[in-house]
Amino acid sequence: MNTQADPSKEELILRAAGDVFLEKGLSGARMQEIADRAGINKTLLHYYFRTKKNIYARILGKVFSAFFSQIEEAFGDGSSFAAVLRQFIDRLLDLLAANPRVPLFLMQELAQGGTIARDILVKTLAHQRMTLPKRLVALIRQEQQAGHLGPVDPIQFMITVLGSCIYFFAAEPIVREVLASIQPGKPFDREAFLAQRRQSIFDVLYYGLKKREQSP
Amino acid sequence: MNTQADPSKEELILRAAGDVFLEKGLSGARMQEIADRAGINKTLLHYYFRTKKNIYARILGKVFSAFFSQIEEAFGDGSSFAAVLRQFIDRLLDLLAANPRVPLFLMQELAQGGTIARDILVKTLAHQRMTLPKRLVALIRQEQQAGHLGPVDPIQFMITVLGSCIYFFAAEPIVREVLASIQPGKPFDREAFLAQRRQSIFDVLYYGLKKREQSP
DNA sequence: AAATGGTTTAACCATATGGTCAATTTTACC
DNA sequence: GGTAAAATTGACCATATGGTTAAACCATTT
Repeated sequence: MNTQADPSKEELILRAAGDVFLEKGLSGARMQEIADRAGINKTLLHYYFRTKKNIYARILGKVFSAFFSQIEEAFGDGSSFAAVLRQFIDRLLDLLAANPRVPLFLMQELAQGGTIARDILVKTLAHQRMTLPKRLVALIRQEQQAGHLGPVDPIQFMITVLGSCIYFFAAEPIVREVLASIQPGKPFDREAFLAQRRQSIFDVLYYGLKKREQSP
Repeated sequence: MNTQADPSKEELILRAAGDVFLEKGLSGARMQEIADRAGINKTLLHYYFRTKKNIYARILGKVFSAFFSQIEEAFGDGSSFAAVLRQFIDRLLDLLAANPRVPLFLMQELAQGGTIARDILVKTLAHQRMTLPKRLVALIRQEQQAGHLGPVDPIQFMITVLGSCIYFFAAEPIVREVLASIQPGKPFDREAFLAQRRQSIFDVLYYGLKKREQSP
């Protein structure tokens, strides 16, 4: 009957493959597991995509473009720099909370040095024309010239923002374990922690960038 | 003759295995490649360590304890908080520059959720008693009570420091590609970039933590 | 030099895994 | 209903891979 437009097999495969590749990486993923999770026969994977690497490349492409375009959208239209920064941090953290495995997956893939990932990254960057970093850098430069912000290099600042937001999600198990060893017995409240993290990142980075006087 | 104390086969294996596992992860590494890089027969791997997982666990243990103990040492004895923070950032960046693949390796392993890594992490933390985080947190609290630092949560601040330092190394290929797309044609000078990074992190984070007045 | 015990190797094994094939089922169209 | 094309499947294949075995090698002791 199919009144409710259930997803095509191709779509089922891509979803399952996304899950498995995100969890285990290219070499750790098994075609059989993808097939099982998609609820189909393994041969269908090859029927639709020929090879494992093809599926992987598709996933990589989807993840890349989805993630980057969502980051683009995270660049709000607030008036003040403070508002833009806050919105950017908030939306980036939301995006990360919804896709906690993505950063590690992308980093790991790129570090492996495979050409697949690099090609896709280059294509994605070319396609999206990276308006976000340029706009952010431009905005910071502008505020600096207006005398509102200190002389910190905008690109370095951007990397610090990204690192501050992303690190927790990439290293969550380590962070948790270390926290537990610092505060034994205290359970980890992820929601509260992320809310606090949000505020803390903004506080430190905003005031770190604001204009000041002396330097030790 | 062997006058010059060349490394034992076991040592050769561990070195080669370290390289291969750091590059490719557990599932991506091949026993044959480890043997080849060590310049020995594959059977010797099993003779000394029985299984692949055993070798992997040894590497994981070495990397963990070496890395954590070196981070401990990075906690200098400077007088002012500014000096301690600067020294910590400097030494952490040095350590990362010397072992750029370690963070991603550890993160990836922990995220995979294997018990090997978690066990070793717990043991390492218990063994080293994590003096560093505790000391750093204590120092920040102390300075806050003395009225020198703002009310930012010390643990959150610590994560921000780590993220700011580590992110670049974990995501270097992405960062480079994005930079190239922002500044086409300009070659990437890694040395200069890292020197600038060092200064920028300190500037932003130190002034971000310092006491201030208003809050938007 | 024979014996002993640790080390090293080539050949081999069992299984896992990506991928193919032929046959069957389903769908679309007449 | 019949037919052709697309979709789907179970059986199968070739290779890669972690691991084992038995024999050879080598150093040390007696």
